[in-house]
Amino acid sequence: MSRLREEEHLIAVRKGAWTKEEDILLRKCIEKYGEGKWRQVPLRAGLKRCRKSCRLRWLNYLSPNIRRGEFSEDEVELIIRLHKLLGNRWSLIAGRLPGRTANDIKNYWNSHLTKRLASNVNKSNPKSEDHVIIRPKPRTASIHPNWLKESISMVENQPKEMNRTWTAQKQPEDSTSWWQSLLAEVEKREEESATSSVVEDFEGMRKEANALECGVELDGWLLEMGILLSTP
DNA sequence: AAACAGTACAACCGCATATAT
DNA sequence: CATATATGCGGTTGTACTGTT
Repeated sequence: MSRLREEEHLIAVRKGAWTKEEDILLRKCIEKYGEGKWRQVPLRAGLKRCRKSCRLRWLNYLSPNIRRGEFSEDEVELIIRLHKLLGNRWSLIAGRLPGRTANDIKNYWNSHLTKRLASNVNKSNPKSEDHVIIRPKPRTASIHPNWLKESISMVENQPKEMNRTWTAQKQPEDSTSWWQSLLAEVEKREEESATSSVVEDFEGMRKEANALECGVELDGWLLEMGILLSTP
């Protein structure tokens, strides 16, 4: 048993639904000390909860940034589209929906959209549900993740001319416009061909990448890469 | 009214990754 | 560089609530 687990075991942490009193304590603690340092939060707040529980409660329920209530049609539309692109990367999807948490979106997806989409698929073309999901590798956007270092070194080892081409074509101006253009591109293609899937949209990008012979797995981490490269 | 089934969502758990020592 | 610790994520579970029989 790790030290952390030992500590949590000794304290006899509470589990289950949060009470109003606990919420107040947690809120006061975050207001006083700010977010982060979750390990210290139970102690500071005087809560018999584990750090994870505190963090989750704050991020998914107490944080003032959270918007509650029904998902609008626009939001649902966006979730569906982003899920086509990203798969179950709920935190990334949530990042594009201000005020919505990854947990909310995940729950909404699992309880509403899976059924809805399944029925749509059955009604239309059953094959349309087969799509390749682009999975960015890192779960958190570190400035120097190992997977990126490796990939970058691979790129750097290519002839300079090639690098210049790649960066010129692939590096976005900023994350927002990059996402917007990505969605716009998908939208455009959908309009052009109602039967084409998102897979086809990205096949083009993949071919472009292959044509550049960068030797990197662009299809796997292109999405996150765009965000990382634009991070100051 | 009681029993049961289905649904929605809050919360937990295990794991991967980042960061500190 | 190796190890320990902290953080964040996605999958899954538990349970309160609602509708149906």
